[in-house]
Amino acid sequence: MTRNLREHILQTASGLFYSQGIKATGIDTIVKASGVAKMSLYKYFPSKDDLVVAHLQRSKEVMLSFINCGIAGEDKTAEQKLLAVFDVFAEILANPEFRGCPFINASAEFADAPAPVRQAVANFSEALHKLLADLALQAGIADAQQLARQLSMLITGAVVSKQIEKQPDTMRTAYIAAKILIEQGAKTRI
Amino acid sequence: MTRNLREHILQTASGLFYSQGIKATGIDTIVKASGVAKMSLYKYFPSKDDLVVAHLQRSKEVMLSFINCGIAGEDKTAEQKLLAVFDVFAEILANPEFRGCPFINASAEFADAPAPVRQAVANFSEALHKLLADLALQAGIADAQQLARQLSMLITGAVVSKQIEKQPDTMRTAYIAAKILIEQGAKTRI
DNA sequence: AAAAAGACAGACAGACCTGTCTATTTACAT
DNA sequence: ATGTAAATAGACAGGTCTGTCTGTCTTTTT
Repeated sequence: MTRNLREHILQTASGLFYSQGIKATGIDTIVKASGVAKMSLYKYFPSKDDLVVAHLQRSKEVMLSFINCGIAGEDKTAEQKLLAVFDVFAEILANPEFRGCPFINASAEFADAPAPVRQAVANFSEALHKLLADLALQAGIADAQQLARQLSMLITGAVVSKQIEKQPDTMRTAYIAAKILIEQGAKTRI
Repeated sequence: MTRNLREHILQTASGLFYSQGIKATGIDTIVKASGVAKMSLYKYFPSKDDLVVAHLQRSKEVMLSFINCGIAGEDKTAEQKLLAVFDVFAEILANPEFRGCPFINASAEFADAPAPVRQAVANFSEALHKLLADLALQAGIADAQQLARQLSMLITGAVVSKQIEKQPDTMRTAYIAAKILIEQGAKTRI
């Protein structure tokens, strides 16, 4: 039961943090929503910051496994997988519960963030970059790092744009741009 | 004196909101930093939300005039002006006091934002898009709207990436990608 | 110079938030 | 069955925040 309880608290908190914002979600709200005693929460997460870090860690894992799942397939070329990443994000953005990127939001909420929070935020960014860079490398693109940075900027920009405006085809625009950048990069193969 | 006082309060608040975050900046902090009486602040800005909206409005004007200033020049072609926008942002990102985009940050801080705040955030985004779309149109690019959306995503992505990671040449990467997208767009002239 | 308006200084109410503490109940293991 | 560990319920302290209120001082106007 102990593992379940921790997981249950984290799951509840994660949902609230994402949908309402971290600072806007009080401990009491999490306690009430999860139907757990406050002391239990503080047993597994000694402070709210610990809970926030765990939430970001969890979000990172969820996101990465979601992406990896979406680009899987032996029949896909590396270039197709790069584009498939954009399809995954298109799906995420289409979800009516989409409320922006949890990492970007956290980064903005914690201007003078405690180090662990900032670190957790940077982690996902790096992981996504590495994933893209590996694919670009597999595609034989000469400056794989550069292309990966460009694509990750496009994704970031699309996610934020979608959050601010309401435009429905945001990710489609990013997809088209990505295709152009990938093709251009592919001209300078190793 | 009355206009000056209002302006002085707004200027102080704007600086604090940007550097420390909006929710993290209390009214008392603004009062102390501006050396003004609390009652004076509440006279000109009946609530903190009013002050936040004024701050975003002000930031929008500052940013737009900064951009317009950076791309001015009779000798520049429309395409050069598009790229000059990226140079302006490179300058902004190079500033050691850079702390992300005030609008994106506000959007993330106010998950369930009051309508006026969300509106003020969307305003800048639209203004930037319009500026880019007009330049793309002047450059004779067929799908000017599409290119403008792509470029504004790149800018947004670069700004956020810079905020999260510490990479020094973020805007350079965006610039190169922009060049490719503009050239590609220019192939399908009207 | 006197009167009126504007600005300052800071106390205060009411709400909310984090984190702690105690007392009670539930679940389990021996 | 009984003792131990875990979970619950909720009061509480200490702090912070917004927004209000009251007096005092300064400036301007007449």
